[in-house]
Amino acid sequence: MMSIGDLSSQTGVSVRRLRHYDGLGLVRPERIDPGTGYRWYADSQVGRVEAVLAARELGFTLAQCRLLLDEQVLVEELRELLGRRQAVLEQQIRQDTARLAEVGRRLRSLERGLTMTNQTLELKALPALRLAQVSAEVNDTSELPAMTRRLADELARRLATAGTPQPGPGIRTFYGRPDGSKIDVAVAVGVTDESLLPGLAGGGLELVDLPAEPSGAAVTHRGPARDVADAWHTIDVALEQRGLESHGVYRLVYLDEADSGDVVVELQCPVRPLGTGC
Amino acid sequence: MMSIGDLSSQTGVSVRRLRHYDGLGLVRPERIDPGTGYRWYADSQVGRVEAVLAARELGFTLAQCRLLLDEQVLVEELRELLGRRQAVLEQQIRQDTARLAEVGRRLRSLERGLTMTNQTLELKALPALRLAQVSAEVNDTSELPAMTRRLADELARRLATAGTPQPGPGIRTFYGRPDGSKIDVAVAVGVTDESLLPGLAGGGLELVDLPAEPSGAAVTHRGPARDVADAWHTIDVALEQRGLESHGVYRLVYLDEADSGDVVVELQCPVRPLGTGC
DNA sequence: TTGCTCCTCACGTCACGTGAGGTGGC
DNA sequence: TTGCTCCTCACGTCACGTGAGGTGGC
Repeated sequence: MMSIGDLSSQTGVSVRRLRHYDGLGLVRPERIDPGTGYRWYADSQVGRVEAVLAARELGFTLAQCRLLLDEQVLVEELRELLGRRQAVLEQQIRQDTARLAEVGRRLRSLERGLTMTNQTLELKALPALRLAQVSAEVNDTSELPAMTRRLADELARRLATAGTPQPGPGIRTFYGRPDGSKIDVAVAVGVTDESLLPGLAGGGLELVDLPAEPSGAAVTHRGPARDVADAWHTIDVALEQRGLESHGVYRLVYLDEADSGDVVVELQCPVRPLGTGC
Repeated sequence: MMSIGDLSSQTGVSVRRLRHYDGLGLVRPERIDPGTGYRWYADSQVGRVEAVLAARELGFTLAQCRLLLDEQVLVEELRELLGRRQAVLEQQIRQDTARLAEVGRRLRSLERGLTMTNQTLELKALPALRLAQVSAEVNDTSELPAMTRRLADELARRLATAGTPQPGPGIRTFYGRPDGSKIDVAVAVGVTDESLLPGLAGGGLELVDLPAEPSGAAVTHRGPARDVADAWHTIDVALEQRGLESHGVYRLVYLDEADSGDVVVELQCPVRPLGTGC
C-alpha cells in the first residue's frame, strides 16, 4: 500500500492529477480511509498509471483512455477508435505543416525586407502626381489588405466602364490621419495624358493632385505581392537608424508586375527629422 | 454600417464569436447604440475580421492576434513571435508523427493478430506443467504489462541467486478470479529436470503444479513482444465464432526469442462451450 | 399578435495548476 | 509548537457553443 504522494513520486504524475484521475474513475485507490479520506494505492497501480500515460501519449482523451483500459472496447471498437485517431492525426499534421510553411515564409520575407530596405533605401524628393482613383477609409492597418483588394476591383470596373486604356502606372496611397482615428486609402492610376481626364471623371473616378514632397524616402521592393505589406514596417526601422521619421501620404507605385505574381514596387513616403512633428 | 448579423454572414464568423472578439477588444464595433446596445460595424471591418482569421490560421492565440493586428509589435518582436510559433509547430509535428506511427503500428498489429489467430487457432488438450515462479496480483489487465515486467526482472534475479541454469521454457500464467476482483499473474520457468527443484525453492521461487486441461485452445504468435497483449483479445473473438469461451488459467509459453525483439509464443487457455460456466 | 434580430448573463467544455483553508501524526 | 502530508472546495485557463430570458421594430 502506498500513499498518493508515493504513487506520485513513483510515476512522476502530480498529486493533483492523480486526484483528478480518481475523480474520473480512471485510477481508483484500492482503499480510502473512511476516517481521514486518505487514498491508499496498491503497488500494482503504478502499472495502471503508466498505462494511462501511454494511452494519453497517443493523444486519446481521458474518457477514451478509460474505455481502453477498462476493456470496455471490443476489437471492432478498438479498430474504430484507432482509425479515427489516425485520421485526426493525419489532418493535424497536414494543417501544422501548412502553417509551418507559412510562418517560415513570413520570417524569410521579413529578413529579406530588412536587408533589402537597408540596401536600397534612397532619400529623394517625391514628384507631384495627378491621380484618378477610388478611395475609402479604414480604421487601422489590419483592414488595409482587404480594402485595397476591394478598391482595386472597383477601379478596374470603373476603368472598364470609362473605356480608357491604362493611363499610367498603378499607384496606391495611404494617409494615416494625425489623430490616429482613420487611414484614408486610395487605389489609383497615374494620369500622364491629360486628354483622358474627362473620360475618367465620367467613369466615376476621383481626380486628385498629390503635391510634390521636397524630402522623401523610397525603397524598391521585388517579390510576392503579399510581402509588400511587411515592407512598410522595415522602412520605419531603416529611417529611425538615420534619425528620420515618416509622415503624411504614403505612396506605393507599381513599376512592374510579372505573371508569377511577383511585383516590383516602389514604396515612398515623406520624411522629416525625428521629433519635429506636432 | 452593418449589423452584427450582416458582418457574420459576410465573414462566416458566428455572431457569438463576433461578440467574443468585441469582448476581447479584437474587433470593436464602430458604434454601439446607447439605447439598444446594438453593435454597428463599418464595412471595412470585414477586412479586420479576415485579418484575425488569417492570424488564427497560423495558430496564434487571440491575444497574440490582437498584438499582431494592432501593430503593437516591432519588427524584432514579430520575428520573436514567428520564431516561437515555428518551434512550437515543429515540435507538434514531430510529436504527432510519432503518435501516428504508433497508432498505425497498433492497427496493423490488430489486423495481423486477427488473421493470424483465425489461421492458427488450434483446439487441443493442454499439458500439465511443473513451474517455478514468482507471482503477484493486479486489479485489471491494464496493470499486467508493468507487473509482468517487474516479475520477469524478479525471476531473473532469483534464478541468478539460485545459480541454476535455465531449467525450461519461459512461461507466464494469468488467472482472472471468477468474481472479477483480481487477476493472479505469475512469471515462471517450466521445470523439466526434477533435480533442480531444491535449488529453485531455495532461491525463493514458488513451485507450482498446473494441472492438465483436457479441452483447450492454442494460438502461436510471432512478432514484437509488445503485440502479444493484443493477441489475447483476438483469441476470444475466434473462440466465440466457434461457440466457445475461455476460462480458468491462461498460459503464455515462450517458444523462441530472437535478438530483434521478436518472439514466438503460444497463447493457451482452457475452453468450454458458451454458456456452460457458472 | 407573430417572427426576426438583437441584447446580456451564465454554464459547459478539457485536463489539469494553483491557491485557500483545514486536519492528523511526528 | 513547528513541519509535513494529506484532504476538499473552487477559481482560472482558451475559444467559443448553447441555451435562458428579455427587448424593439415590422
